[in-house]
Amino acid sequence: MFGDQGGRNDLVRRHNLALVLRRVHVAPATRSELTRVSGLNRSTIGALVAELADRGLVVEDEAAGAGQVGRPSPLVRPSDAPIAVAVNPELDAVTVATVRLGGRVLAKERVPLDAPPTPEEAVTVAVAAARRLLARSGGARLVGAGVAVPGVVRRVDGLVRLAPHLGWRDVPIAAMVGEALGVQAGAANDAGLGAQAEWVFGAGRGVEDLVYVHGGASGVGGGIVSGGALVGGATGHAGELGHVGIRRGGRADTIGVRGTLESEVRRSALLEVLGLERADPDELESALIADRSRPVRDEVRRQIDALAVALASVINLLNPSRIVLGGFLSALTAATPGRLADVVATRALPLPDEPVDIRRAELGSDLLLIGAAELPFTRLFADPLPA
Amino acid sequence: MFGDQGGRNDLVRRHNLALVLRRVHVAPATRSELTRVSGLNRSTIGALVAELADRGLVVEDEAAGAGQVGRPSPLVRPSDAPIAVAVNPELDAVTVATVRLGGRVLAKERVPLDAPPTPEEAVTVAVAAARRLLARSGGARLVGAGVAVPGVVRRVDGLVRLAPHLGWRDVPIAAMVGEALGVQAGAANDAGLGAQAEWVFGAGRGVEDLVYVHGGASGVGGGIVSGGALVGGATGHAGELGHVGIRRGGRADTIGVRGTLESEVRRSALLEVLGLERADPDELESALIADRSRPVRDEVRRQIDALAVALASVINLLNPSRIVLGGFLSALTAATPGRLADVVATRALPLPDEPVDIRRAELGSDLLLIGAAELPFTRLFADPLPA
DNA sequence: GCAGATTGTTGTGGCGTACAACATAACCGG
DNA sequence: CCGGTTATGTTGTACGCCACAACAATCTGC
Repeated sequence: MFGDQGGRNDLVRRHNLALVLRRVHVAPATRSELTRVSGLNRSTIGALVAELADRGLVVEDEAAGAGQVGRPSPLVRPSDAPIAVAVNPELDAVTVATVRLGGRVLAKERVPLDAPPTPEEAVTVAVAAARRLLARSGGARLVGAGVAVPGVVRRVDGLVRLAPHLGWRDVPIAAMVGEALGVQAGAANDAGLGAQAEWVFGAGRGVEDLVYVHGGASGVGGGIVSGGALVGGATGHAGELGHVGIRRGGRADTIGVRGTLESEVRRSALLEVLGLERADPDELESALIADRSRPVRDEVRRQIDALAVALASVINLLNPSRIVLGGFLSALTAATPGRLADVVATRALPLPDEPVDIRRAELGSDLLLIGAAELPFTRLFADPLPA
Repeated sequence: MFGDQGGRNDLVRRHNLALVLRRVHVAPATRSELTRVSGLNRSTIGALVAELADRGLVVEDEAAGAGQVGRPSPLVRPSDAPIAVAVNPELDAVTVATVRLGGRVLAKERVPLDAPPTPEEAVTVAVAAARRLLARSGGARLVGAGVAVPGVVRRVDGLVRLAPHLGWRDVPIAAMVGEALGVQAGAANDAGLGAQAEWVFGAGRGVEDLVYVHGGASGVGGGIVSGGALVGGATGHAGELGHVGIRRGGRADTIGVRGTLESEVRRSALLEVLGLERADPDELESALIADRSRPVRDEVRRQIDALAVALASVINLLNPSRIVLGGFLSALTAATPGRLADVVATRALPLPDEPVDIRRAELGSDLLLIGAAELPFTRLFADPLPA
């Protein structure tokens, strides 16, 4: 918590405030629950909640005690006032949303584009949309912004190192958005933020060691949570699961490397054998389940086996307790249930008592926006009472 | 630091004591240096050091100030009194050492064996050797024991899940050693402990995101440090780099999986092409450099390329700032300098400004013993003043 | 030997949590 | 409907820990 800095007394206060606020952010809790999980004294929790309520970060519902003996404990929920702007630039659109604490998307706007946006265009479009959304949210307090970028992003300062599909290179997108909106902004890889969202609110809730793998139209990415913290790496772009090697030779992937997960497991290859032009996630899944022809089954098997090889490497390397599959990977595995786990089992360390729990993602299309909003919220938790 | 527990005021004390003790453990430092790096007040550092000295954990040398203006600051060094027992059972021997704070090996004893030891034999031999070593170290205070096991170990309780070469399965080795010696004991995978040793005292000093890869006679293992903490995984056996997949088909490795790093990169294959029966690390390295015949060069190239594919996967996954190669991997890369980095570069994300620093390990044959001793020492740091 | 600089030492004050005693508000059984 | 039981919020005091300021100690450089 204190890093390698010496701890002062007031840091304890900050830490405990953050603890309470983060816990309430994940799910509302009664004061007595907060007392239990924190191990702090009732009176301390009372003071902490009072201070957070004072700053408009949490509210207390008198409602609560259902059938419990004893004095009922008020339910502490995140306030509706603090609000974050989430931005997700893509090839054909820029999506913007306002998100409240608790990962609640308040309003969302998708602005279609004819061509991939330049950084300046993306910022202009995003800021205009954000202002429209904010105008409709009376009484909200903007605490920051977060950008989910399909590319490699340096987390410390939100610099887009490389976004091949957008054609961006070394773009300080966080600084640009932050300046335009007049707030602090952060940016990170989209799949990494998806990992964070699934970890906090989705299929990875409560898990300390998690790997999230996202299959998108343009490639495969992911995020790693280890020991209850998102793994950033030296410069913040850990989690590029798409470029894990699984074979010699083979196709080249989006960065020109042969035989990687992303070169073998491709949404477009699935659409091709299915004879589809385009499909949303649900359509793709039903099509894969409905079409039992030989070419489709062969392609699905090939892709599942390739995914299994990569996941086995990741499991042996990181020993996660859960793996969450998002994007089209979810549909892919639904088409042939069980096969993925079976192939993984033949390649992972043979410890049958401790199998990895492989699950489908739970959050839907708001995934990236919720994840992007976590960037400013995380900063808020680090220092809940600025000034 | 406080996990998800609420922080109390006295935990600040524990944290700061641990901070000072750990810093001094890594390298002696003057009080003023401690003040600077911790950000704490001079008076606070004074109190902390005094308390640690009181408990016999550190000593203050009056010597210090060379050529500095101002009052000289006493040098704080780890005391010689606290001592840890390190145990490393192998196929043909059990090695035991007494280790002092600062990673200083005080005495070492290698007991050769005719056959791989059963757990009971290993404990008997280790404890007898430990008692001999301790008898020679007057005035020392035994603070705990650590066991480095060539196999998969659950870190929380030091249970050996699987050690194929020793033929062990589900052996509570830490509990056995701890009971026999009458102290707390821990156990972990040998390569993981090697990683920790290199991180604290060797080629990974000061780095926050590190991957250590160890090539041993019986396979390839490793350890991961992310964000300044050793990555344990859900059950503590993360870091099995040997079983990262790199190709289809191929040989089976020690756990029967085909096409993994460990199935391609093998010490025995190098010895074979060199026509050697056995060789210590230095001999192997000189032989590889001296023998420029076609079969040797081809085998070295094959192995380096295989290693590069695995490392590229790891780099894309974890974005470390440094990779440390130990065991015979160090000799392997010395034979053809540059090639490893070149092949890695073709397969890793193209971010030329932030290349990974690939280095050879610095610690020699004491590596595993120093790492094993870190297990009890780490526990000591977590609570420097028990009772 | 003196000025300047740096660091150890000591005493006071502020901050944050624990603890205990008391107050409050539900459920429960008659 | 009412007192007993139970769990929780509230309040005032105590304790631990660190920051700060003033003073003491010890080195360098001239």
